Amino acid sequence: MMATIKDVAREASVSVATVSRVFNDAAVVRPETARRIREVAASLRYAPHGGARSLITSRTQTLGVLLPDLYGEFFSELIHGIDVTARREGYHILVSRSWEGRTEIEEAVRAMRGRVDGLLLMSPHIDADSMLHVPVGLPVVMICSPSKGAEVDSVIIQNFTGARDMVTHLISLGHRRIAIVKGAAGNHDAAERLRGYRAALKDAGLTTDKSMERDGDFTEAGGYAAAQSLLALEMRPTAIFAANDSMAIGALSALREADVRVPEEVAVGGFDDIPLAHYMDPPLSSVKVPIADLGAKAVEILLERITNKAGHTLRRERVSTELVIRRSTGAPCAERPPPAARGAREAVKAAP
Amino acid sequence: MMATIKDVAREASVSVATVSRVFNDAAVVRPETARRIREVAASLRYAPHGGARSLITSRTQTLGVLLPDLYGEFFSELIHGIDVTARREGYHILVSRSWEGRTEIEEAVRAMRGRVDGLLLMSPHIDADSMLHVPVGLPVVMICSPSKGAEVDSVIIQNFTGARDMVTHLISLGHRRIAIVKGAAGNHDAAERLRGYRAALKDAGLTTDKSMERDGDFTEAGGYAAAQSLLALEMRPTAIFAANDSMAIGALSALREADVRVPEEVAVGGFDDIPLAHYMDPPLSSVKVPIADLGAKAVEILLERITNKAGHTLRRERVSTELVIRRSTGAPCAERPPPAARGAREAVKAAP
DNA sequence: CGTTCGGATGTAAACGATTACATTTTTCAC
DNA sequence: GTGAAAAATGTAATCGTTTACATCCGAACG
Repeated sequence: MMATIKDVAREASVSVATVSRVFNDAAVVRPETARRIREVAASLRYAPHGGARSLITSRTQTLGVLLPDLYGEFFSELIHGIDVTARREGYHILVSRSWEGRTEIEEAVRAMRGRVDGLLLMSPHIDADSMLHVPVGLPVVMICSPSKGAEVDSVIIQNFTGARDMVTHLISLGHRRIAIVKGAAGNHDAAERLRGYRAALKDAGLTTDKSMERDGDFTEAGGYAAAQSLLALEMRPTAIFAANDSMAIGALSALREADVRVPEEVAVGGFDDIPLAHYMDPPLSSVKVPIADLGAKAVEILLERITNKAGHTLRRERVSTELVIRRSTGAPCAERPPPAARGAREAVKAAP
Repeated sequence: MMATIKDVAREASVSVATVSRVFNDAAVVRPETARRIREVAASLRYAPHGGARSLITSRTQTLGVLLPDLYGEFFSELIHGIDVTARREGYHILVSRSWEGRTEIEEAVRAMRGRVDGLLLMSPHIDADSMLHVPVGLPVVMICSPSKGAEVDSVIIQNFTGARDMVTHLISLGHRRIAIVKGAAGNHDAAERLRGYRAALKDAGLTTDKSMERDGDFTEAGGYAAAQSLLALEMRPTAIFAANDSMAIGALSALREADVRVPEEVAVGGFDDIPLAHYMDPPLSSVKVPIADLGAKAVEILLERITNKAGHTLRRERVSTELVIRRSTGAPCAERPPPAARGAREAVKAAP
């Protein structure tokens, strides 16, 4: 039905080899001949068959991307970073989501055999780390996944440092009872952020208090519920650090509903710095994560592995975070200082 | 390097045909033999080569997805719907973004030749509709794209109805000067929502006023700027309908900064009903769009085309929207009525 | 004019699977 | 035990490319 290289060859009265040469500008073809072939190809709507090509060259020009079932800005940004970088290098991306257990991932990898040249794998669940030892027979780069001791390239977010910076910032503002709304249980990023939180407290000589550590799940609803339960405590925290912005937004909502003023009574900090953080009321302080860069860097490493297949050293890169201070942590807003002549209530509401 | 079907056949002392049969359970193979083959395959880490398989069967079990360069919840949800549905039917998805012009899309389609069985194409830019007439030689389903008169299957959002419902709701609340913050110029969804806005005004016997129609671009910043400029008018609107939630959120931020109370002084409505709408202050009324369903439906239609290649009739489905009323349009919040005993100021802030 | 050289093109063997058809083995009724 | 039918397995063509190697042809040289 669709034209093949043979059709083009026949129509242009040349051999398939010549046609192939024109499309891969591998060897010299007489300009006149090349022109004729291109014309015929265009009129026949010929496009080389990817499958056949990859069969013989054993290169697919495609990168497999295996992601957990995550939603929202993060996913979107990540794919964007991956796609742009991959395409710049002439690669496509084959995306698959919702892989949970080890067997499911193995199945996915299996199904990608012969369709991709390498794999980008994000598997933040800590239990899944056994999966690291699944030899896939393909270059792999792990994204934001536990990679303790495994022999895999990886890129991760500086969760620990980012969280520690945020909490240290809160401490420097005088807060002493600082709560955390944790990320999803078993999630690697969540665990690291918790570690950063604890480290900051410890560095400041404060004791960690389990009642200040609430479970969360990275959703607005989770943050909302956690904040409510924190407000019910006798000794309320004076600051809440949510392990991501969605939960921070849920928390803000709970505080507002309980008529607790932010940041006067309780300061709130998030993580990720999604675009919306800036537009919250009050604007949300957060830890900026360059998500697209994360994807881009993962692709770069993977392509390096694919091309220089000769063993290079293990790469384990981390993209660094940046503390973005806005009004929700009570500091004067760095981005847009509130007009001087305003009463207290207005100052609180000024945004963004 | 990687085991092929031949390796398995040799190792299991059978022919490649038998191995193939085991993996496709096409014909009966003696259980004993099958077991041995599976064992050998497992020990050799054999997985069939997708490229080779698709070459002979001329089916790739893959769907191509071509998207414009869009960010955020929408994209994420859409891919999710597509991926889940596709995988349930045993298909993979090959995703590509950032295609702008007609030539770029053609190039992308070309590159997908032999890698996909069909195409999901989203190209909301109105100019791009010429592109509809590019014969790609593959089944195609358009998503949220202008498809006037073209012979393509498509799925779209009921933008017109959704927008009209929202504006009608505002009118029913007594608003007479209702502004709109438009979506990106040249965008099909944006144009339809504008049409719905105008239709609602007309139906109510109100005149449309160009000064009430502001340009936007679907971003928070755009909504923020548009709201500011609307506030600068002598005859301020009493309600603002933003063509998506991001812009509505930007607008809320601008209103808050200008100390304009929502919904008392100005009501605000959005479109999309992203999860965050619920957590805004005040909670944002919006038009719920089942984005994942949109993707799912597109996949269903495409698969139908792929399998029943025998011509079926043109399908042009639309997913319906639903008005979600929250506090930003001033009606008593359906979801969580504010506690009775509260002063005016608190009532405004109650959330979500 | 016969070599030789090099550029342009053709020939045919892969690549790794599927599958129609051929062949072998098993089963079973008589 | 024999033969036929049924079941299991093997053989080889095929899909659409790429590419090493062979071939062809004209130009340049002695």
